[in-house]
Amino acid sequence: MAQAKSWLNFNALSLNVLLVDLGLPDGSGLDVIRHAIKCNPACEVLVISMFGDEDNVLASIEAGALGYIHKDSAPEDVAQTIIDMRAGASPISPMIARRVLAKYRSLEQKTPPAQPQQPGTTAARGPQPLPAEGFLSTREQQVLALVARGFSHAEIARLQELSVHTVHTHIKNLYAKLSVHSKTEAIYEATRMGLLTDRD
Amino acid sequence: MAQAKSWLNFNALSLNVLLVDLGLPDGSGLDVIRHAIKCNPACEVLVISMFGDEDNVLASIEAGALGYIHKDSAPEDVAQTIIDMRAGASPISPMIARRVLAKYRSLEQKTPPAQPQQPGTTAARGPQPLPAEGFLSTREQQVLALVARGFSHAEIARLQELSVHTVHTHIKNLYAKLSVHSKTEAIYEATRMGLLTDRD
DNA sequence: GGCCGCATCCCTCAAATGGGGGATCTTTGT
DNA sequence: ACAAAGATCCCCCATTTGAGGGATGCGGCC
Repeated sequence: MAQAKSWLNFNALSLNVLLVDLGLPDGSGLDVIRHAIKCNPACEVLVISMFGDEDNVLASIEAGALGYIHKDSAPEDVAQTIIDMRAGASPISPMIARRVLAKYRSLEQKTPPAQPQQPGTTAARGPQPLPAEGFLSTREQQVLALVARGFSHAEIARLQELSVHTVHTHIKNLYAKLSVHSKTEAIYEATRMGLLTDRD
Repeated sequence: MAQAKSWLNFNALSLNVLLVDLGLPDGSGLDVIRHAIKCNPACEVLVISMFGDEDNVLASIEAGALGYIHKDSAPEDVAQTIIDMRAGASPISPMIARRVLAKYRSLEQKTPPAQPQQPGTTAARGPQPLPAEGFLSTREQQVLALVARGFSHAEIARLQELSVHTVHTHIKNLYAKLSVHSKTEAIYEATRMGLLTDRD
């Protein structure tokens, strides 16, 4: 993967998963990662590292990798790790995790303290009768939050330990309160009305 | 957040390790964590969580916890985890790790990047016509914006003067690029990836 | 003691959506 | 000129939603 030519025409293949071996110490592996992510931000990058190579692993993660696995892992372990990653995980060792965490926190501090919206007066909203608190019941708020995260009825039911029917009912009630007729509309309205706070 | 009384006089004990059970859903566990860290920033906090409680775990980590372990782990596992933590690890599951990573990256973007390394092969890629924006075609971006506003396939078709089939196709392609399987997931992912700008 | 909102569960039916395909036509870059 | 990528349209079929119902138990409130 040395020569930087047609080199890697990621544009053409729309990568979903990329396995990168950090073998070369010249940092070209990092470039591969950055390039892949630039072409497809949804691409999930897994790094293969050697032992004691924590700095490079960290650099890879900063470059966009989701996780890594040790170079002499069994092939089936590699396979399983990729599967896990596609399922939403980040295969990172606790040691690395701590370093990422440390970095994350230093960034967090430098970031302007995210104005957590003063309750009460949300600026000029004219004659709009601010829905206050009891507008949505707690259950409804929970369900709404999950809807906004893209979960299906069934998934929400599982997460909240409810019946799908109950979830359905809550969502229907939600629609009535928001005056909408679909999940996507509900997300839009709820966002507009400030009912969805974080959305990390 | 409620009664901040003598409540927990951490100052007196100079904690090294804190085990917090996130049992109460009122967020008081988070306060304990924050308080402990304020009293002793070197204090290492391990959270005990219930299943499917990822949001709270994430919140704990943001509050300063280093890691967590599941509520019904064997006592010896808890012990070992604490030992690992003291040795410099962060006991975090891959799923949580990924979310931390996601957050970390969103912060990273908002922070005026100090443009770290660059030398090597990266620069030597002259006529690259694909400036990462080619990730989504213009049509796809338009459709995505409308999807996020809650319009149905048919409505989008009307607004863009397209056939419903075409809209369907664009949305399918969108899903592929975002690696999702529904409108709501797409909205969530797109928001997370910063592909949805305004959202007024 | 009633009334009402909340939460919970259930059913049916029709429409919307998602996932496979395939098929032109243009534009663009090599 | 040719290949690749985008935009456009189409079909079929399974699953998910949305929109109607209906029902029970609980906890406030008047």
